[in-house]
Amino acid sequence: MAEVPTAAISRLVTYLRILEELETRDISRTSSTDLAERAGVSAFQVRKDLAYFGRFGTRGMGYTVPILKRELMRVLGLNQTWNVVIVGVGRLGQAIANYPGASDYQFQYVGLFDVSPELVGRQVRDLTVRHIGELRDFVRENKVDMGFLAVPPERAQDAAQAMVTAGVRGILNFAPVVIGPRPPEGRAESNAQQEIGDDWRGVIVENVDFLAGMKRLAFYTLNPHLKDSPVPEDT
Amino acid sequence: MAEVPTAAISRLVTYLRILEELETRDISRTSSTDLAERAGVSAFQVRKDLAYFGRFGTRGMGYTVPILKRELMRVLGLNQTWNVVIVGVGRLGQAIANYPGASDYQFQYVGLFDVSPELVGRQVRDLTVRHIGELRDFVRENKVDMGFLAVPPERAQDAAQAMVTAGVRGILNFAPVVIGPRPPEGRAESNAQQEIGDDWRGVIVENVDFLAGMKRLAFYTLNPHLKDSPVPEDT
DNA sequence: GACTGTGAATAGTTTCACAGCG
DNA sequence: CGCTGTGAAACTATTCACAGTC
Repeated sequence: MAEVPTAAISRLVTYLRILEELETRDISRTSSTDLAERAGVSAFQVRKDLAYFGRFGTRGMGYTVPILKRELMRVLGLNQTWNVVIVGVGRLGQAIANYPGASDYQFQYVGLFDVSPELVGRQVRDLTVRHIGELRDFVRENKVDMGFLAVPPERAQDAAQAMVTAGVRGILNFAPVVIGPRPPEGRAESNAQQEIGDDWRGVIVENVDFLAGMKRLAFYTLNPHLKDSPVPEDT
Repeated sequence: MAEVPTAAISRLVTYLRILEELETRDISRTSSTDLAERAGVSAFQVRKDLAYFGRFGTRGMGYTVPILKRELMRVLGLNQTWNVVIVGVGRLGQAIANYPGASDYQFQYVGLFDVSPELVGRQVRDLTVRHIGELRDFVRENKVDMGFLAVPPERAQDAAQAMVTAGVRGILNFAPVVIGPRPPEGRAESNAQQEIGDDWRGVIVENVDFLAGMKRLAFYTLNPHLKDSPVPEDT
């Protein structure tokens, strides 16, 4: 079902970032070998990853930085505007809202939401924090494409459900829990709708879980032989 | 080289979190089917993942929550203390330092480092921010196990190199760049040591890259058919 | 001659079916 | 009888070797 490996998409994002860096340094040409070295992968991998989406290089010559950059931005959907809401405006949500780099790609924060009376009404960046009850109407009126979820874990599922019900199609989940369509859960037999979860159809969830990363790091620090180290075997 | 799939480790972390939740709800027994549903994976997968590390269940009965939880904590290395430094104490670094949940697993923040004169000397949580120049001695004197890297991208490689040189064995990298041993880079031919990168041998890097997550989300929102949706096909 | 693009081989991961055991 | 644990099958991803072309 995945004709393009999901790992390939992560690598494309890395290649794009490298191309941007090369561009700021006025380096206009590169090669699969050069990109591979900078990205910490093999040159085969770079060529294969690019080949899933087209032919961007010139045989014998390599790649032209601005052209490959433009093509990768197109492939990744980064040459269009994305309207984003952040749900959860605590310390983490504020750090996200203020993190530089998002606006480089036309990711525009159009709304911030929280439940806390201490936060609602406050100004964060150029936006006023709204109550999460306003989310539904806001999403519809403002053509919101994505939501970033930065609430405490115990509220994540409900907040995610609210986003999906409101019509958000993509969620970047920062909470250390699995969010998704929930089966009935209560002992009460689900004689009600079997279409629970139907509004999740087509919704994309990407997780950015710092606590999980910390635990994986603990494991691999104890078991380094189970992980490809960043020290490459060959080139 | 990886007899245990890396994805399996991520899933073990998820199972552990689910077991903790079950424990707080006083649910003392579970099964591969139950865990699978809560984690959003198949029951086969749960059993296979656990089987990499031992036999934790009882045939015909399922798993005892506290026992499986204890075993997973042991496997993941979460029943020992980890001394952690945070390098980079801007908004993101402070959000990390204050994020609840790390101390549940004996992750202890023992030092905070930055270069900014505005931050050095300031109090964050119960720690005083130190200058990064003190990192080397600090790591040696305080048996630091891991470093969390939350500096701006252009400083990440140097800061990571400083951590590794100081003796840090595991890095959780929040910066949106690839860090690792660097080949010479300058035009000047590398007649010098070929053992560049040798101090990276055995160092584990885990990345938590929010900007990359955002871009992957953009891609999959445009190409939902390339991603397994969170809506399960069957159970 | 150099470097890309790609079908074929290899390696790795997930799924499956069922044997094993309480 | 129910649910775990596991070898074998199916599938997916990566590596490789080389044909194609500038």
